[in-house]
Amino acid sequence: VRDGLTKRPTSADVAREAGLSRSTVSYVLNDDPNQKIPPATRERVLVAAAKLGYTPSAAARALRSGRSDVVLGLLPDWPMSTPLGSLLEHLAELLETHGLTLLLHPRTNSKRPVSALWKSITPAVVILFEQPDEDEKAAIKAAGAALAIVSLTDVKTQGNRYRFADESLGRLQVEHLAAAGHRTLGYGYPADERLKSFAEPRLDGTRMACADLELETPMVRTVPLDPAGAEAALTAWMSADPPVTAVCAYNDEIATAVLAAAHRLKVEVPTQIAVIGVDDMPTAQLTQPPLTTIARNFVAYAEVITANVINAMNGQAAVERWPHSDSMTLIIRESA
Amino acid sequence: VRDGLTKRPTSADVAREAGLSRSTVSYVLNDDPNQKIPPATRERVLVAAAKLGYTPSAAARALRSGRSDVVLGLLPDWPMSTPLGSLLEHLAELLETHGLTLLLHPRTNSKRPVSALWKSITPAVVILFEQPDEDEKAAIKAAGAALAIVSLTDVKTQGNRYRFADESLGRLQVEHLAAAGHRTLGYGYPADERLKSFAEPRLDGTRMACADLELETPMVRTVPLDPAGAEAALTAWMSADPPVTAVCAYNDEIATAVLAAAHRLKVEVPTQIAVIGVDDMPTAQLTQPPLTTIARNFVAYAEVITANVINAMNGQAAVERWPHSDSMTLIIRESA
DNA sequence: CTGTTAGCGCGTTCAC
DNA sequence: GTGAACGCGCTAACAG
Repeated sequence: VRDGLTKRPTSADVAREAGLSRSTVSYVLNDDPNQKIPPATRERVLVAAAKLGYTPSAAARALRSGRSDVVLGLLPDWPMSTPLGSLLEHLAELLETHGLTLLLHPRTNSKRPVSALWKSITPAVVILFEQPDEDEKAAIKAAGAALAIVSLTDVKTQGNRYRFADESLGRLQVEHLAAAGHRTLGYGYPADERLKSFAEPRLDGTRMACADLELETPMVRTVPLDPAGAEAALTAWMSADPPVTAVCAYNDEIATAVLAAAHRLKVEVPTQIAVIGVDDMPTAQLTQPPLTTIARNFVAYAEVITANVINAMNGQAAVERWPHSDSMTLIIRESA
Repeated sequence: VRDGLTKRPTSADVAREAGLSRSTVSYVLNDDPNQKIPPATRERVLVAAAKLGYTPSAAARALRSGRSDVVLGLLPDWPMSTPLGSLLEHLAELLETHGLTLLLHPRTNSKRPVSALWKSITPAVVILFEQPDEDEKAAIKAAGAALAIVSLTDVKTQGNRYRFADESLGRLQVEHLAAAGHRTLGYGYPADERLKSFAEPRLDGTRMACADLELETPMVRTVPLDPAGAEAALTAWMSADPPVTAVCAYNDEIATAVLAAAHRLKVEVPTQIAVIGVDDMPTAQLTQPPLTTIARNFVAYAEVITANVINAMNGQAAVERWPHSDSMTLIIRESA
């Protein structure tokens, strides 16, 4: 199977085959409205193109127009997850609606600068999911691409950037627990360094909600995803004065760790300690008791990113609105 | 912030700035070994390029060479997961070693043909993770890209394609359980249709291992990720004659569901029923008892895919060897 | 009206 | 060290 060696037909080949000029071929194939090509000629071109299996060269087209319809998404060093995958899928679909193609590049750990990428592709827009350093910014600008910085978290910087209020997640958690009568809260912080940029705004959200509701600020403990570490965190919460009665977990994994620790330490859930997570991951309903958690509507997220990409292409600033609690769903499960 | 409007410098700009010809600029920037450029001239070029922030245009380069260094990975409609993300990350890193750039396109559900992609990009190689239909194959060939079909599962077809033996996962599970004295096994099959192409070879692996060890073929039950459904599966296993004493789960999620069902039905693990999963997902050590599972070495997987991509580029057939049990690690956790 | 010629865009490379 | 041509598709200006 040696597909690599067959040379692909060019528009000149099609022209020759049809006995016409390259211009005519181009006009027909692009349905140029400024030209009137008689149906007979038109047909000749189409037949020839089909016969040769002609596909226009992306390289030549991009070279001529100076602009490709590629949106390049640079994936940061985040652990991949089902929700993130779902977001990217929706995003690809939405961008396609606008005639744009989403291509993702997994961030490698190599020290080679990202700019190596611009040698390979001329994207119309680059989506960065994190704050870039100045070098990176310069490289993108040099490549002529519009820059869209999409922060999925809530960094407090300004610019052509879009903010997703992870704070709202923390707020929702606190509001739910407070409504259930809890007054002393804990926060289960992830041990994975890479999650810091998500964890901070969520934690901030719980702090602000606590302030609004006149509760003590939550007692933060890092919860490793191993039994011993989680037990230590739980012990700290239970032995505080007054003891913590409910924990906002960074996500469902952390929440699962807290539940496991509770089980081993014979702490009753939710009577002695309540737990709420984020993500509604597949196994969330399989814990003892089933996990109360918050699911997000990633279609809404994708819509905002798309709007931002379009704006960036037109040299406009980032859009103002962003998904809030209205795109998040609290999922309350009955304790078994 | 209107970055989109600044026009990027070309090699002609650099030549003008340095007071030299475009040829010289090209020779210097590419370190052409067939040319002898005096250090002084060389320096002039480099300074000018740096001053203008010159980056060569990918489009022009691709147009000229007829080859881009992009490897396009078409992601099928799989649920994204941490292990899959890890594989893709390793793959990107390895391909970069060979001067290739991995770009991923999330498969959208739109009926628009994949060929729309060729308008945006001319990849050197396309990685398909599934068997393509004939139209798709033709489109890729027409675009001049080499075709590498990488099956992460174990479809029984021949061609320029690489097979990953998911069968080995099933085999390892059975061998472990048999070594622990189990004679009657069950298989926990996923409810998600998209996982079928992974589940089938794994199940086949357990069947073959059972045959080799002269055990009954495993009793297959679909295990939904909800408590009730999982309980039904477990009940079926327990009430079989003779009763199933150990379950090979498709992955750790399924295994977790079985454990949860066991807990609710007061079935003791692992004495009454043993469970083994696949993936070593983060929460695997948080179940009651901690999950025995199989972790995979995705670097080994990435290496094979890379070798295959290189081969496809050179018009050669797929490589023969593939990761087996030697790239899989059995993780046995003590029952609490 | 119909269809052609000519030249652009950008980096690479041969021949002088 | 340079001029010129090439690879491929698009399109303004022009000729039949």
